[in-house]
Formats: sequence, structure tokens, C-alpha cells
Amino acid sequence: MTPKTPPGQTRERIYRFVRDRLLAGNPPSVREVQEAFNFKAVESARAHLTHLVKDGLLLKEGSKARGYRLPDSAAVDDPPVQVPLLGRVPAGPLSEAIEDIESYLPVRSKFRGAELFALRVEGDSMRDAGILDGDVVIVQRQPNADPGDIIVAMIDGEATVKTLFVEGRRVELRPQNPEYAPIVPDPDELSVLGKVLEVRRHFDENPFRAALTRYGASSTSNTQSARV
Amino acid sequence: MTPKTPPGQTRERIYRFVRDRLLAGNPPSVREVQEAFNFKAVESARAHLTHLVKDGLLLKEGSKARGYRLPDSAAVDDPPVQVPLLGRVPAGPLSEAIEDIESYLPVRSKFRGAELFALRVEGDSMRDAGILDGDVVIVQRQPNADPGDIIVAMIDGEATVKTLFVEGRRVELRPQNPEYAPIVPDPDELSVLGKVLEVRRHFDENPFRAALTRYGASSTSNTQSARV
DNA sequence: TTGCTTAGCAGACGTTTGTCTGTTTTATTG
DNA sequence: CAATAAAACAGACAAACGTCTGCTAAGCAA
Repeated sequence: MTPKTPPGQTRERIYRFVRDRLLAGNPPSVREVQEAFNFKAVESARAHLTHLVKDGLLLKEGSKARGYRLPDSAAVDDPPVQVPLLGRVPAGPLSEAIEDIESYLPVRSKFRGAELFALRVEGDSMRDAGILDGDVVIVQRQPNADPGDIIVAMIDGEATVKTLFVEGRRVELRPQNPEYAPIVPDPDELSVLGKVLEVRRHFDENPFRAALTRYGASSTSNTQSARV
Repeated sequence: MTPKTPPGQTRERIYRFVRDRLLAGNPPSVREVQEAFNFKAVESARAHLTHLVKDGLLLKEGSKARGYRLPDSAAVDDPPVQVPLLGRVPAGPLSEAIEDIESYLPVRSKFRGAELFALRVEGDSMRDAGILDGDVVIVQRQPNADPGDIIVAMIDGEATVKTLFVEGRRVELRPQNPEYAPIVPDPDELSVLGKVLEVRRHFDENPFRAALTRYGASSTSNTQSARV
């Protein structure tokens, strides 16, 4: 027999497993819990689930399939903030750009209260900082920044993402890519839109696949059979 | 027979019914749809659901109970899913790693239903793909992947993030950094943990600032006065 | 009218899933 | 050590559930 786990230990892990599945909108069946924990018997999983209900950690109505639910007490403590992804750069006040909202991104609620917006990066001038063309940056709107911050600034009516450098009176916007030259704006004309808090990149539509298959990887025809 | 409803009218009501149930984390069964709309036959409900899938308004995987899900398009302003950020790599079943949860990250609800976890990347073997040391990847847990996918795989008991290549029988895990060599695992021993959907990097504690001040930017003492 | 399509109904079948009973193993406690 | 409780296992059963085939009725267009 599988070695017995100390009391409560496995139960807590099962609770979190079910909790995550429920938060993901994907309620597990008893047998899925069984398999996730390598139980040999369905009843082992069900016993744990029954106990969790008895302890008030889970809810269950009737004997429906995948019928376990989270009680109110387990509701996510801090609902995330929804940050607008702007299709165009907000030169003026952020409120004027709301008609250009492409979608909303959830960010951790620790940023609640800050004025945030998201922007899609164009170009690869920040390549060596791991910010690539098409990435989305989450920006905290603020009129000034500290040296070393990655900021979004308005230069000649266009928004740029650069690293801020300060040497005495001289202000420099440095790209992170040797192919690009630093920008030295007139300190009085430098308009800081905000400071980059986070970068995100999605691989759903994999932009690398096209380039990669050029190397001679399996043709699309046998992609299915080539699944690993 | 119950009077027939004009084309599409009932279908739209069914869609909203299912959608609301899914957003509430309470997926309905076919028979629950049947009862909600007073159909006399299960098949009446199922026909509508099948059509909704065909029209792309709903998703369905396999023949699981309560298996209908929302596609990406419907997930715009839905409450985000909370994804666990694991402090340690989930070598075994995901359920065994739940005790190592550092925190939860909000991701767009388009991923609702998938089994997701987040992981902190170590090393810069994927540097040229814009995945740097310390970045967080959001992974969809799945046992296989397609060529070109960026995957998390177990190699020699350690988790690695690499790009998957397949040439016939030969499987290759390619870093995106010329300083690293590709890994050619035994196809039978390659264990795919999941596929990387997204990368995130936080600049809150700016990792670049230390390196940047070396260039002679203002010393820490006048950082404040140097704010721009 | 005829033909076609869609909506709905009826019944059945097989799988998934929840549940139950009984047994074995392990840790703990007196 | 024996007694006890908890954990896990084994096997079975019944309800829930998804799916399929065949059918009728209603609307629509040629």
C-alpha cells in the first residue's frame, strides 16, 4: 500500500488543488482528484473531499458531477485591478484615451490606486532589456522618474520606452540595444508619461514558430505526428 | 409539441444561460439546460449546445460531464483567473507542488478551464527570446507540445524552459542563446510539463538599476534631486 | 405543391461520476 | 503489547450525464 501520509497533510494539499481548479472555473471530479494524488482507490479521494466539506473548507450540493464549490470565505481576497490596454499613446490625460481601449489586463491589486495603463511596444530598441516588439508594458502614470527607471516618454510627439539616465544636468534616454543611439532631450522638453512596472509577452499565437520551422523542423504536414 | 421558436432566438438565450453559469464557475449539464428551457427532450438542448460550439460561441473538450467552456472571445471583461506561482518546480503531479505556492497571479479569463501554474525562470538560456533570469512564465500544464512551442520540460530531474524542435524521430530542446547548446533528450525520457503561454517581468525592484549606475550616473545620494 | 432546413421530441445506450460496503495498512496511545 | 482511529485500498452499484438514431412538426423557398 502507498505509505500513509501524516494526518491533515494530504488533505491540505487536496484542498488547494480543488481550490485552484475551482478558481480556474474547472471543477474536478472525484476521480480526477484521485489521479492527481495517485490514489489507488476512488474512495480515498472522496473521503478527503467529504472531510473538507465537513470542515467547511468546501461546499457541495447534492450529488451532481463535479459538484464541489468554494464557500464565500475562500473568495479571492483581493480582486485584481483591470488595466486598460490602449491602442494609441495617451499624450494628454489618460481619460481622453479611453476610447482607444483595446482590452483590459488584470494586474495584482497591490497596484490599486495607482493610475495605470498598458501599451504595446513597437520596435526592438529595448531588446537587451528583454522588451521585444509587440510586448505589452504596464505603466504607472507619473510625471517624473528616477535614474535607472524604464519609462515611457513623449519625444517629438511620439511615445518611446527607454531607460532614464541622469548625469548632473544632462538627461539621457538610453535604448537597450547597441543598434540604437541614446536620445538626449532638452530637460525642459522631456515629458515623462510614466514608469514601466511590468512587461508581458504572449505566446498564444507563437511568433517564433514561423521563424523556427525555417530551420528544417518537421513540415506542417507531420506536425501532428510529431507531437511529443 | 411545444411551439417552435424563431431561428436563433432560443439559441441566444441558451448561450447567455450557459455563459452566466460558466462565469459563475458552475458549468451546467445538458439536462440542466433542457430543464431551464422546458425542453421535453435532452437532445433539444444538446442540439443547441452543439450548434453554439460549431458557431464558435462555446468550447467543448471531450465528453466530460459539464464540459462546456467559454472561448477567448467571450472572456473580455470576465473576472480573471488566479494562477499559483510555484516556488519550486512541479516535477510530479501539480498537486504535489501546491504547498510551494508563493502567491497568485491574475491572468485573463480566456484561460479559464486550463490547468495553469506560474514559474520563475532561472538562467538566461532563453535570453534571445526575451525570457530573462527571474522572469515569471505562465504555463499551461499539458503532457505534450507542438514543434516551435516554448515548453517547460523535466531534464535530469530539473525543469528547463526551452523551445521544442522535432525532426523526424529526433527531439531537440533548443535554448535561445548562442552560449548554450541544444539538448537532445531520449524521446522516451522527455517529460513535458507544459507549454509557456506568457512571460512577465516586474520592474518594481528594478534589477537594472544596479548595473546602470555603474556607468557613472548620479550617485545614490543625489538620486532624489536628480529626479526628472 | 415539393423539397429542404430547422426546431423539437422520444427513447435508448454507454460512459462518467458519485456513492457505498468491507477490508487492509499505518500511526498513535495507553 | 493491544486497542483505536485514521488513511488508504478494492470492488461494486446506481445515478448523472453525454451521445446517438429515428421521428414529427413547422417554416421557407422554388
